[in-house]
Amino acid sequence: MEFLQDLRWRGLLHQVTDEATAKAALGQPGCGVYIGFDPTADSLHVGSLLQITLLMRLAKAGHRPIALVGGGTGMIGDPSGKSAERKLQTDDDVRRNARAIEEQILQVWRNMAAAVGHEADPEFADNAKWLNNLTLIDFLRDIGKHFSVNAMVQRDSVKTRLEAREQGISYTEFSYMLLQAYDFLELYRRSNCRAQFGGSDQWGNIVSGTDLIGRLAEGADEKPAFGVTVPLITSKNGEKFGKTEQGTIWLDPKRTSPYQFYQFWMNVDDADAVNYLRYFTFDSAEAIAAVVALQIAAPEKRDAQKALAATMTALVHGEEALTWAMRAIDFLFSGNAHDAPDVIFTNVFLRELPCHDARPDATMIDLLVGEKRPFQSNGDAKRAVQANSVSVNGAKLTLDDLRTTPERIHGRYALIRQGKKSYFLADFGA
RNA sequence: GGAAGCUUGCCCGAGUGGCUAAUGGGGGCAGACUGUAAAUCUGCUGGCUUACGCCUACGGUGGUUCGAAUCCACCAGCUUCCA
Repeated sequence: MEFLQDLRWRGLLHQVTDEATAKAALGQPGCGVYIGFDPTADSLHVGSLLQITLLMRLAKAGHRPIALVGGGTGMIGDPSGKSAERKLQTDDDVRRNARAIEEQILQVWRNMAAAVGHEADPEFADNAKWLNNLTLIDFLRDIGKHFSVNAMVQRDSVKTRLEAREQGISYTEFSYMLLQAYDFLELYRRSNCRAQFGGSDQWGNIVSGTDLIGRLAEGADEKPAFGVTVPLITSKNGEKFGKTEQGTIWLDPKRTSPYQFYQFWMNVDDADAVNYLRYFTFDSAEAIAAVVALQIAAPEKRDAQKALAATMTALVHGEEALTWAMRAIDFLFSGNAHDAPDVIFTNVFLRELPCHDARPDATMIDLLVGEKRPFQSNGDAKRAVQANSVSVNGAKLTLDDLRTTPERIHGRYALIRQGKKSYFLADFGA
């Protein structure tokens, strides 16, 4: 199927700067397209997954995906979609995050590539390379001259901040869109990159880029640059995608294990599951229609969620990780998980569940409160125990139990269950 | 530079000397019902305490008072108006 048509069918096409240009450029293979990633943390979360899959869609269609890591722009901070001025990160942090994110994108890419049968890696670029050595005077003369402040203040990212009652915008963040426009220009020149894709909040930045290229780049008359945005993904209830009760769902398996990752997708509601299949997977229209049919016939089987969870876990963490996650699920959701054999604890639970090292004399309350445990404070834990929602090793806990020392399964573990579907492991050591 | 107003718990927002850990809503968590859904209903939602109770909290610092989120002074931030 033609590329833009496929995006449209999936519900991923929000805006295109110039459809005719986009269609022509994407109509033949080899079109260079970039997407930017902010180094605001040392790991991406599911929110960025759409961007990575988008690059993969391009790659599969025979185009040249370029992942740009914002080692330079990260020093400034993108005001798009932000309601308040942000704190500047140190250059060390930005550098470290940029490297970590590059590596992570490559990692996820390779798992994804294996799953969809694609060979080549994407190209990488870091705008620190050309931004960090710019001098102010040159930049103002060469680039700044092409931007009208009158137009800039009309951009949503700036406008909302100017209108906001409590928040203004600093000159620093105000300048951001120039930098991103300049990135696009650099990539157009250096890497023969025709297009920038991004979330809908990037529209203003992208348009700034295509305009700048139109003015400055040689050859832009015959091969104009263009941009495409994808919609902001929200859940059925209008919540921002990727934010859960448990916290952020990271792509780094050390932060969010494949089991937890699988659970995240498993828990989305029916309507969202189908949408997410279109947004995030590479499944065909026919395959997805088949899943929808199953869902309508027997929603309680959660076939859509299962398909989504399995596909996403395989795409991001690989087939083998999915297998391990499934083994954990088989035990945890089929009754008596605490009766599982030693190998399951050691090989599955230990790596898939949030797990903390317990001291030999740890009491029940110690197992419940703290890092990688269900509760933040003793009061929280007690409230939950009184609500009868906590069990350890398969037995419901009462307030009287809190001071006691738990039994150890296989001489080493205690399995904590909070509510219906949250499991934690305490490891007393071998 | 001058004047007025605002600043409350995760968020919004009541409260204008004691009955206020602070009304209400949102969000979150749990329980019931279910399908590891949605909707609905119920309970909980600062910390320590199995309870009594104690501690910390209403932008910051001091002050008035037996007692302050509530009154006063100064400082900071924000909003609006004037120059």
